[in-house]
Amino acid sequence: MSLQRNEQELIQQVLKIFSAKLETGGFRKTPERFAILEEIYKRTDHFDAEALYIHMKNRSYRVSRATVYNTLELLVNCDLVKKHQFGRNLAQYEKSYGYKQHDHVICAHCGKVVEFCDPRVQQIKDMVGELLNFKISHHSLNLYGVCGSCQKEMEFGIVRQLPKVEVDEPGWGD
Amino acid sequence: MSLQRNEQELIQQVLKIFSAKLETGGFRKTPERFAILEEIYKRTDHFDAEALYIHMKNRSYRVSRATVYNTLELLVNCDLVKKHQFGRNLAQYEKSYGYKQHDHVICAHCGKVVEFCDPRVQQIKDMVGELLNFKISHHSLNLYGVCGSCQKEMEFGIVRQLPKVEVDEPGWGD
DNA sequence: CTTGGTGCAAACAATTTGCAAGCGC
DNA sequence: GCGCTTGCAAATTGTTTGCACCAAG
Repeated sequence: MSLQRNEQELIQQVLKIFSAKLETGGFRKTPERFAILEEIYKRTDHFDAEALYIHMKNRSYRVSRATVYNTLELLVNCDLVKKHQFGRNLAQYEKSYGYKQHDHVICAHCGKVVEFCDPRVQQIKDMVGELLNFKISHHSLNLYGVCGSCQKEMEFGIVRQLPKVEVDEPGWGD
Repeated sequence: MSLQRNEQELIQQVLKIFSAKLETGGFRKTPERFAILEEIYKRTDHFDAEALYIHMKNRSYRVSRATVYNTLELLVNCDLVKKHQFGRNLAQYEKSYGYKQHDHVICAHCGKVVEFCDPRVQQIKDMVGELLNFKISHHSLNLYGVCGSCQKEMEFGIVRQLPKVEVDEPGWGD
């Protein structure tokens, strides 16, 4: 597998893969779908459907929520995007192409998400699949706890009602 | 740790624990809270909030959804009930007292949930917590795949639109 | 030109909240 | 009796659906 030289190159590659998948699946290649995929791969890390919708709006794309959800589902099926449920009923997504498989640690205090990777997870999947006669296709492992800085905050008795919200900055880098 | 002799004994024990937790937490001991806890411990395995609400109604309890949700949250905080998100936006609950920690394999075809236990999960938690300086409090590990019988069904081309639904049987064991 | 895809708004489903009444402390 | 808890219904939130129009193949 060759490493990407830069972001643009990765995006081009992903667009091509998506295009091929749409073709073989008998789906149409609409500009909205490619635009959404491109914006996802320009972003970093985790976001939810609404944040992506707002992001597209900020970038002056004319898309609807329905299309965002529809496209996200297509991308998940193509393995170009991963979908997560970190507790609360809010699906979180992240680009996944070219990334090695990883799992997540979530801070229950500030909502921060950190990734980690442990080969034992694969071992568990293999063993349990064999043992229970399941054909395992994917998994989700989330560790919940309190991150270092929040541990300090809590020593001072600071209580946060809700996780810090990440807002989409309108108009960066245009 | 002593094993429970029977279900009734376990229920009494759990009610006592809940009572104590309510007291130390400064919460009131309402009959609704105890009734909900008792019904949860009479049930087996996984259920969602609505199913529990219907169950209470079937048993002629006069409870509201709000109270069910409220009590479930208390019980989760007391570690008497565990809350899960198996993909779809529907929280699933299960009693947890007296059970050893376990994780889940979910059949994507019929919705069946099977439990398993692997000591490596604890090792991963410990290691990742130390490495990333998180104080890990709990985790969720779900493996998704297709169970043995569904693998057979699929060979015959049977496609199930929705997982088999489990309905609450009204009036068993009264 | 056919029909799948779109934007929009309304519908839905799970959960939360506001409020008046009730009961535990 | 004070005020947390309740039942009920209405509100919220995240996601899906219905429909008329548009544009990809």
